[in-house]
Amino acid sequence: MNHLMSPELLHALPAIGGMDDSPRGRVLRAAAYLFHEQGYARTTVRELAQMVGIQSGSLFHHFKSKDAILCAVMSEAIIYNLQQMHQAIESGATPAERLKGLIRAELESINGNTSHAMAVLVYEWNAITEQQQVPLLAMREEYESLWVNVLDDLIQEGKLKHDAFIWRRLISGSTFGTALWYKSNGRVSIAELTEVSFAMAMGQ
Amino acid sequence: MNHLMSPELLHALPAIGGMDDSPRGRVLRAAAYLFHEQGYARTTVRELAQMVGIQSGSLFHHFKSKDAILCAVMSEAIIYNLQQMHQAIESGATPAERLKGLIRAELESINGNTSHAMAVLVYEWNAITEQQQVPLLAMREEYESLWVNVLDDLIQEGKLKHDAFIWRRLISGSTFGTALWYKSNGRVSIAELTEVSFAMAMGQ
Amino acid sequence: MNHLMSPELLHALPAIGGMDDSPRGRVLRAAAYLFHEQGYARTTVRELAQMVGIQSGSLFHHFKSKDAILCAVMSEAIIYNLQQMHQAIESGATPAERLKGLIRAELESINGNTSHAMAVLVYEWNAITEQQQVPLLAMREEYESLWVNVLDDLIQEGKLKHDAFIWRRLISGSTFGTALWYKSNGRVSIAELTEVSFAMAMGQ
Amino acid sequence: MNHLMSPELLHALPAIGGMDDSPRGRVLRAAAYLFHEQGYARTTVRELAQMVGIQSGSLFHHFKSKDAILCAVMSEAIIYNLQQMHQAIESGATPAERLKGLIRAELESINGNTSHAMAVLVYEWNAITEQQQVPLLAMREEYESLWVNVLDDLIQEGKLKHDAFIWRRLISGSTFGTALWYKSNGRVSIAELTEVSFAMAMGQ
DNA sequence: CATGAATGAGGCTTCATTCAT
DNA sequence: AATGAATGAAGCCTCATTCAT
Repeated sequence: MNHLMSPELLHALPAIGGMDDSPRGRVLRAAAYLFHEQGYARTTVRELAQMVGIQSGSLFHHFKSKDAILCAVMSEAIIYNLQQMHQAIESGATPAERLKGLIRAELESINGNTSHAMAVLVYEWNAITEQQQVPLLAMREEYESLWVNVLDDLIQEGKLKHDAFIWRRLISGSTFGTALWYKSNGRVSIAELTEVSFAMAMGQ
Repeated sequence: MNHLMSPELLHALPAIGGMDDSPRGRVLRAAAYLFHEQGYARTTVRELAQMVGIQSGSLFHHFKSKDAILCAVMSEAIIYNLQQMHQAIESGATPAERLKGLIRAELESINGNTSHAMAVLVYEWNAITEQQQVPLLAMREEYESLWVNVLDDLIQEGKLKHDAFIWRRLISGSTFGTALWYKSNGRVSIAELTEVSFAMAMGQ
Repeated sequence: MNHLMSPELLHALPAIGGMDDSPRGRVLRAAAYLFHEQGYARTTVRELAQMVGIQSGSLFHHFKSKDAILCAVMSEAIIYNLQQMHQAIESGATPAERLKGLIRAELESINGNTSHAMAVLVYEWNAITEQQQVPLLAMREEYESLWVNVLDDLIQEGKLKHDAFIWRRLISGSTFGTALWYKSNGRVSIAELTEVSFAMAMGQ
Repeated sequence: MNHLMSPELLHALPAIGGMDDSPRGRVLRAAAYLFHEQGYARTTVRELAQMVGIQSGSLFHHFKSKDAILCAVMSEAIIYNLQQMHQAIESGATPAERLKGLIRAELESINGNTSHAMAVLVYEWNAITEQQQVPLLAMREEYESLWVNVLDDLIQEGKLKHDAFIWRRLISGSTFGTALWYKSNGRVSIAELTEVSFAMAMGQ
């Protein structure tokens, strides 16, 4: 699997949020990619360092441990996408528009620039300790409350008949599930996917 | 995390399919549980052996390697649940009934007796080599074709307007996603969940 | 320093107390020798394993960590020598005889079969945590109380004029100090050394 | 153990001999303290630099290596204390007075301002190479000859009956041993300790 | 079949030292 | 002189797997 670790590949990875072109940012980009592609446990710090183009010992100038790198990847993912969700809500005039905006934003976060980091957030959640989960859980709650607020609005408008919590969980599942099959260069665009997903959510 | 590994806990785990009370079956039951709870890479063969109540060296009389145990868990999961899907289809008179049957069966496979093995199948898919994936992929294709056939029937009846492939993927995502939040002893029953999920699938 | 680590050398090391010819005992013998000769921090587990004639990983079947090996060496040293002190006291009819017996026993423990382990006990005391020191300190207190009791008897007999605590500390220092210069194959025997040391202690 | 490394603590450390307030001197003061408190091997150059108030890389503008710092600490200790011994001898009119002067001076060197450096000299002797020991050994021989000369004088006066070499080693042991138990702010003063130690040496 | 001691490759991490700025 | 990021060798330890009993 040496092909996964060339420093060249690193430049093709998106540099969003704190994953800029600083040494720390480069480590996080490579980590998000490798932890997603190979899994956290199966990725060695040497592979990670090789992809960044430094020696393995140098990683520990930027992060205290391999664990800390995983936490930072997750943190960057959730911070960045929380911003995206806020923007999505602000740009929608009606609850229905806001819901569609959230769906599109979440689909983009999962299949777009932050796909690796988001996958790591979901798949490697149990690789971090409960203590490390605390700050992330706080942000996740804020993230989820955005959704539930919009769904509650729709229910009051009579456009949704089901329990907001269950409904959100089912939508969430179908959206996050796209990570397992959606190809960004395939025949379906994010825009189309958003339409279908929105239709399913609204019962159309 | 020693509480995860007591031999007593093993007896509480469901013995379905090939996970019977033979030595091999006990290993698979324990493996499904531990690989789900801790992850495959973070579970040691010693922990596994301890839960089964044998020494770690003895595991290798029943399985060639730790890898082989993981493959067997996945195989049992998919074989067993393929049978469940066939039964679900046979017991439905109309396409809509058959869809609801599939949804219920899949929700049960994910949250019921086979929950651990199913989670392992999804989460640890990349832990096995492509060669090891081949036989499982064949069964998965059969599994998926059952769904697409039913959805195609519904489309021909005019009851569904969207692409069967995408539709199935979105339903699949919301169903598998329940593994992350559904509590079998919570306030929502599988039956109710089936209703909501079916409603969402049918656009109601 | 490869000459320090041949398995042959191991057989020449004394096998007292728990340092018998079991795998565990061989590790302790080699550890006492190397930790004394090179220092604990400068001795690698590979060197230790090489001297025992096993692989470095195998060490950890017998001891949880390098730390634990150090603690075990210290523990063996103190347990064994506590026994020796008890014997020395029992075989003396008068306080003066008992004092001489203690001095001889301590000189032998420091320069005889347990010399390496005793040196480790003194030199590497700060390499173990305070928690690890607790059980050893308890034994050390018993050890020291044997001395103080005898000195108190001598003071009551009028044969000693000074504070028992300070006196014991000074004797102790001169005795333990022999580790730095006494050669067991030199011109002075332990018996002679005992006489001189006893003379100094009694002010003769 | 961060409390061991504050730059404030450095100012409380005695500045004797070459350990003045130059950059080099500050490093040596901190090194003597940390090497004694934690051991040479367990003290990192980062800790040392932190206590001095500089960056670790800057240490190497003043010393070629960590080794060189250790050697310099030892050298300062022995040079300074050799002077003290010469002074002690000069201020004694009789051999007995000179012996008492030596004992007092040595007790002060071990428990007074040079305590850290002296402890390092004893405890870390084996951490330096034989080549590095050479210049120190030369000074040590001079140091010891001062003692033996005085003891020889006492023997000729008939005030001492034992072998000067052994006698010196035993006294030396009891004196150096005070490092392990003597508290400079405890109930015993150096003056009193000198009396007891002198009494023991003279057989009184 | 079961045991459990032993293996040995490989993982994460530390740390003295260097060097461009 | 000072900095501090980077190095890279080396350290401790883990763990799937083997095999003599």
